[in-house]
Amino acid sequence: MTPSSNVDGGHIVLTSVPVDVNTVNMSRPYHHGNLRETLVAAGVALARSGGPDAVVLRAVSRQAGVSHTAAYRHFADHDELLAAVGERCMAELARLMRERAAAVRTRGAAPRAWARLESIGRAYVDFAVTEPGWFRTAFAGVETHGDGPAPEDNPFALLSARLDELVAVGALPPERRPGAEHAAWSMVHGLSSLLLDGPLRGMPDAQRAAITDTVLGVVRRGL
Amino acid sequence: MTPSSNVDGGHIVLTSVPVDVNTVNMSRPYHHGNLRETLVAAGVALARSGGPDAVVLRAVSRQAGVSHTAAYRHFADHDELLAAVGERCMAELARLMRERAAAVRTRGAAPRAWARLESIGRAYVDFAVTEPGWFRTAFAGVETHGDGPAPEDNPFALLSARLDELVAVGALPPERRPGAEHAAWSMVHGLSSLLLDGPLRGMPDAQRAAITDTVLGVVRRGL
DNA sequence: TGTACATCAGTGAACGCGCGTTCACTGATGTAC
DNA sequence: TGTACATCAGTGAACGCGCGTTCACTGATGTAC
Repeated sequence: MTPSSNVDGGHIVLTSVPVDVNTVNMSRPYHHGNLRETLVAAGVALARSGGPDAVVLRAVSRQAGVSHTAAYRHFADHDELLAAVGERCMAELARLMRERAAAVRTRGAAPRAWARLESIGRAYVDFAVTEPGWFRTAFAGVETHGDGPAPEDNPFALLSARLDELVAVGALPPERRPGAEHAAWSMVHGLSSLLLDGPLRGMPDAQRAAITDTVLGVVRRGL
Repeated sequence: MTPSSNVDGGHIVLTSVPVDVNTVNMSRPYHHGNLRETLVAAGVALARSGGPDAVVLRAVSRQAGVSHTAAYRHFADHDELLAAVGERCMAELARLMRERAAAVRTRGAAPRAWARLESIGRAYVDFAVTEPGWFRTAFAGVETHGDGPAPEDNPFALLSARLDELVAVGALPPERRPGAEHAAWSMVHGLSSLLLDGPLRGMPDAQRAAITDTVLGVVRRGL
């Protein structure tokens, strides 16, 4: 466990959106060609600063440079648009977690497995604090869709994989494995929520880092 | 630690609101006499089923049987009304926690201290699941007010008191005490959020109880 | 005990706003023959 | 290669809604003398 990885280390880039939102004023054909993607990207941009409440159908269409009724060619209603935006935000969170886990250089199978688990936990909290709009939007969707995201875009699946790794290298007794993902996720999610909307809101960086260390330590010891 | 306290054991009553909302159609004097309280109570009633979004200034006034502009005699704006309602919801959560802790009958100082900690954690999760509207409203307020709630209405203070008790009876090493309240609160708050808005939403009661047991066990072991 | 008057706590009309959604439409594209 | 036609993907006007807030007002209350 590194004593304190840089909290702002991984800058967050929206890699998964292929269409630039800034094409708004460019002359474009009547048939857009990729309007669904453009709308989702515009929604993600609005969600970044304003959270889920900013993902307003008319505002999104405006941002995309298109009449607001055009959105109905691609989404049944506002909820479906919001769900698509939320899914993208969730994927962005997963992306940061993967990136941080991949950057772990710790030597030795067991220490590395622990370091990876810690790195994705820290990534989770960092994402919530540095991108609160995206974080809130990721959990605001109605999510009645059956499939769910692909494993690599699913924070829960990433966490489960790390816990499986801990068991595989012998760092975690198998009898501790069941339910461990719920406990670990609850901890980082709860810490994130308290930092955003609870009594820990607006905490200075240093203090937040210290609390995060303590909390992650409790998880590790508890597993 | 009791193996599984009844999840629906403590029924939740809004004891702290003195004015009955159902006085709406009663003849009443022009000067209401207690309109602020009545408005907050109406807001709490609306929040119960609809969450913070249901605490709409006009709807609250309607529910209280008063013109919607009357609210401005008691609250500067909508945010202030919502904050007052949220504070009441938070106090209601605290009330359930106190009630459950008081009901613990475990013998022996250390086991009792642990049982009390567990009981308030379970109360927290139960409250979130059985009263999601209140739970969400409790954390929706803008909360720029300086004082904060009285200790007995403050879940965080109640939690800290339980941890202090653990140290006092020698059940928790003093060096584990700093930051413990953040970890414990993060855990139950995160579990609550995941059960409401996350991947654990709509889980059957039995499964939810099992997960709660596991999660509380991890906290206890981690401390 | 009565009266003038300031203050308090309500009322109701009005403002401006932005929203989600529907509708009939039109311009662009693709396909069959 | 050309043409008719179905389909797709946009447009713009309109609907109804409910919101937070302001304003001039009025009824009720309390207090000084």
